[in-house]
Formats: sequence, C-alpha cells, structure tokens
Amino acid sequence: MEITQLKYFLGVAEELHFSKAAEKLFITQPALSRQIQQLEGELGVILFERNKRNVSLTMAGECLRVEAIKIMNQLEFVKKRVTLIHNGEEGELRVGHPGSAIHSVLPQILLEIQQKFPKIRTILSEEIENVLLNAIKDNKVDIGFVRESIIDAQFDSRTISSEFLAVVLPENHAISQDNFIDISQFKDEKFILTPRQEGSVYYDKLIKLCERSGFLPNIIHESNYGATILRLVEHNLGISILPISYQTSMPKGVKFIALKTIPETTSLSLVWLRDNTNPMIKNFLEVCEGMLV
Amino acid sequence: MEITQLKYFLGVAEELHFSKAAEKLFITQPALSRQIQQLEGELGVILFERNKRNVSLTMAGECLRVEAIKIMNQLEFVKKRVTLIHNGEEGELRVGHPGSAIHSVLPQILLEIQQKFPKIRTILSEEIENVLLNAIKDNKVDIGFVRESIIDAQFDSRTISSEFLAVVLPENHAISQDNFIDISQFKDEKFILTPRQEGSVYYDKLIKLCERSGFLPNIIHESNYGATILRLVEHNLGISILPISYQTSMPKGVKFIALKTIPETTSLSLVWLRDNTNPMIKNFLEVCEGMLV
DNA sequence: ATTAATTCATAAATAAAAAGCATTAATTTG
DNA sequence: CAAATTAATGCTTTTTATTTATGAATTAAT
Repeated sequence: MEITQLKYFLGVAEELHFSKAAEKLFITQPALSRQIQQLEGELGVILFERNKRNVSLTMAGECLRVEAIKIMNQLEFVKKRVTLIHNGEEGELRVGHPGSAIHSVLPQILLEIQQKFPKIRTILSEEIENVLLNAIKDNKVDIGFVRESIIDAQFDSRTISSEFLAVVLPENHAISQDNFIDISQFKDEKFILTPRQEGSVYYDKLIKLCERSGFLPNIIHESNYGATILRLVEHNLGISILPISYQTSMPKGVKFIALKTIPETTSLSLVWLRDNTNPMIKNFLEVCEGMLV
Repeated sequence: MEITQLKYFLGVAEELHFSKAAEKLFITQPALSRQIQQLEGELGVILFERNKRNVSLTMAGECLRVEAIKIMNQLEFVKKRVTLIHNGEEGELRVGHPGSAIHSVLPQILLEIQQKFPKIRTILSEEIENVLLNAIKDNKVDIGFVRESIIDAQFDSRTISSEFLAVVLPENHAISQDNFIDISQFKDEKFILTPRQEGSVYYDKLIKLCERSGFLPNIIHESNYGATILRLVEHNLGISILPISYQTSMPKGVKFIALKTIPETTSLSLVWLRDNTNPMIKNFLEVCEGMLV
C-alpha cells in the first residue's frame, strides 16, 4: 500500500467515477483503474462496487476512505511540523545561564523568542560557569550564557553584549562617585568576589584589573550569585566588583561606582557545542543579536 | 512521500546504520541511501546527521520517527479492519423483523451472532411485513425476517425454519386437544388475524386453510402483533391461528391446539436485496441456518 | 605512518513499476 | 438500433527503484 494509491483511492471515492477522478489526479483512467485494482488485490478486499455504469463504495471501502483521510491529514501535519523543527521554529531549547543573566538580558530575550517563535519552548537552567560548560559538552544544555568568551575548539561562541564593571559599596562608604579616582583607592578593602574557577576568564579579568592598579584584592568571601554578593555588601561584610547591569536589581543599602575605561568592561557571550545541530540555536542567536547590538 | 520510504526511514532510525538497516529491509545500502535522500529532499529537511562514522537522528528526524510509527500502526489497523469488514465480521447489520420473531428465533440468533462475530453490531427494527419489505428495497434495512417466502426478482430469500400453525383458544373453550378433529369445528367462531396486506402469502395461507375445511373465517379483529392477538383471545374476544412458536410466550388464559398436517405449516424466511453487498448478510445467513436446520 | 576495514555516497546498468495509448465489452440513451 | 459512456484489458513507453561496482572519508591496527 502506498500513499499515492491512497490518494488515488480517495480521488475515486470522492468522484465515484474513474474517468473524472483520473482527470483530477492528472493521470489516465486505465492507470487509475490499475492502481485501484492493485490496492484491492493487496488488501484482499473489494473497495468499489462497479457495475459498468455506477461506482459506489463498499462498506470496506467506506472504512478505508475515512481512515485514509485521517492518514493523509496526519501526513500533512507531520510535514509541516518537521519543517518547523528543521527551521528551528519549533522544539525545546535548553538554555543555561549564570544567575546574573536573569537580572539583566535574559527576560527580554525570552520574551522576544516567545513572540517571534511561539512554538519554541525554552528550558532554563541556572548554573555556575564551569558546570554550565560541562553541561553543554555533555549535551545536557544546548546553549549557555557566559561572561567573557571561551577559548575551546569544541565550542562555538558569539559575544552579544559588553558592559562596564562597577565597584559595589555599602551606601555609607566614604568613597562615592564624587571622590572616586581609581580602584587603587580600595586596595585595603575586603573583597567579595565570584570563586576562582578553572579557566574562568572573568575571574582573571577582575584580578588583573586590581593588579594594574597596584594591589592584590583581599578576598574574604566568595559567592557565585550576584544577588548574594549584593546582600553581603549591603551588610558591610566587604565590597565587590560586578557587571553594571546588576544596578537594576540593586538593594537600597548599596551604591555602584561605574568603571568606565576599556579594560573595565565585561562581555556576555553565548556558547554552544560546535557540532550541536539543534536548529533553534541559529534563531536564538539571531534574536539575541537583534536585541542587544 | 511514500509508505515504503517511511518504512525505510524507520529502518534506518532504528538501526542508525545504513548498511545494517538495508540488510534488514532486504535491499542494498545504496538503494536505501537514495530513498532517504529523496525523502529528505521532498521534505526539505535533514533527517539524519551522518558523519561517515555515526548516524543519528536530527530533531526533525526524531519527530518524523514518532509520527511515522503512528502512521504505520494506523495503516496496519486499517488493513485488519477493512479485511474484517470485507469478510462480514465487522460492521453494522440492520435487521428487520416482525414482532413475532422476537418471541421465537431472534433472541437465539442474536446470541449466536454475538458469539461468532463479536464485532458485528446488529440494529433491529420491528416492522410489519410490507413496511419491512419497503425498508429493504430502500436500503434502510439489510435483511429481514418474513413469514413465507417472497416472490420478487429484486429480493433474494432463504427459508430458515418451518413450523406448524396452531389454533389459539381461550382456556375455557369447549374444544381442546382431546376432542379436536378439524378446524371446521371453528367455522362459527369469531377470528382475530393479522391484517390482509398486499402480497402477503401468510395471510392468504390462513384463509386457504379455512376454505379447505369449508368455511370462510369471520374476522372481527386484526392486529399485526401476535402478543396483542394472544391478549385478545385471553379476554374471550375471539380465537386465532398463529405459528406454534408463540406457545413459548403464551399467557395463562389461552391454550394452543397444534395443526399437524403439511399444509398447516408456516415457514420463516430471511429476505434481502439481491444486490445488497453488505458482506455480513452471508455470515448472518450461515448462523441462522446452522442453528435452525 | 601505512594498511586494512568500515561505511556512506555516487555513477552507470538493469530491473521493476507506473503510466500512456489503443481497444474492448458492457451498458445506457436517444 | 446506433451513439455515447465508462471501466477494463493488452501492449508499449516512460519513469522510478534497485543493484552492482566504485569512491571517499574515517577509524583502527600493525
């Protein structure tokens, strides 16, 4: 049994006339007769009662008609769906992100994805950088947000935004925007930073920043979560350096001093496995770039 | 897209190996590769990620796999169903019958049908003979029970049983089995019979029976329904002649006197339209004959 | 590093299937 | 009864699918 045969069968079932059906199907009448005979032969069933003048469906034929219509519709449906998936317009995209992203770009991006590709379902997982990268390698996550770009042959990455860093101080701290000159002013402070992770460019960048100003930060607390760091600063447990975008979710008891020189910027990149063929990655990137350039 | 292509696709999707799949499908590997390429081309979608050493399903491929399995199962289901219908083992059979049949053979027949062909659904309609025959002609009923056989070119019929007639008397009637000789004994009685219908052999038979005994019955009531007639007899409104099988549903206040000569028998036949192709008719007949011979 | 083995893709040849054309047989209509 | 209609049949051509043979890329082994 072939789809073409079912199509022919439905043609005859609709017209109840071989010649007319053949015309509609753009084949000759004998070809059509043959195919129906063949279908009947294979099924071992008479589908049409034809008595030289009238063609009508048998009960078996009527049953096949109903079912064949269903099958044809299902087939059409599959074609459409498969195309959507191929074009990355439907499916599940597993997005990993650091806690910080949820405070900055992620909500807008997800909103935009929802609007442009309503059939894409995003599955978010918040992970610290090295866990996230491993998840991507293990194909548990399709695409992830990381600070600074990654140098690794198996990954592909694209920088989607760049922002200044900022010193985060408790509100009552002596130094403010007005009397701030350089971060060397904080050389004797206690620092709360993200933990040093294997291969994390972001951490190294922060350390180098201090080194260039002639001191090594005295790190007394570590936390992966920007929100936690902000709270610690608020309670006078130390100061920190964070991407400026955290300012939007800043608690009342802290203040930000933006660092506005070129080396004092941090970039946000998307990273994915070079040979991950999930077609949604392409569209996800497009949306991200379209929004953040 | 053809069924064969889907079958091939599922083969590869299962093995994830073209050569092995080809072997299982009893074709050569290039033939398989070609068909998959063709399918991909037609859908405009890549179904397999093949990198010379590994074959894996893309997301689109995975979607097609799931749906193709459904379609193949549906196809198998249809094949079976259509065969059942063709063999008259499934479907609806519309059976018309006179009221009398429900008191005699019909219950057993339906039970037997249920057991032998559990997928056949019977739709009963009780009709008096001429209405029933018209319903059959109009293809509203597939097969019907009638008393005596029908002489009509468009019908086919088969006699399935034959039984004696019986005189039905009120319990207190002077004549009983002991002193009964001949129905001429009832020549002065009031009769309750079925109504005279166009072309009804049964009615004519009853009249002839009386004529042969030298009288014309004095018919004072008519009713199509044997049960009604029995009640009328019970209440002393007259006597009747009915097929002996009514004895099984005889009320207390009546008695039966069987008429045991050959002309005093009545046959029960099944009648259907000669060109009704409902395949269940054949099986229905078989069951009826198997039971009642 | 070279060789052997595996495996999917491609090309040309062959086989199979489908479609077309011409015609027939049966039936209906004027 | 002739003309028209319509599905089936026989034969030919065209199209499609399959096979055979081969190539290219990759991995594994000596």
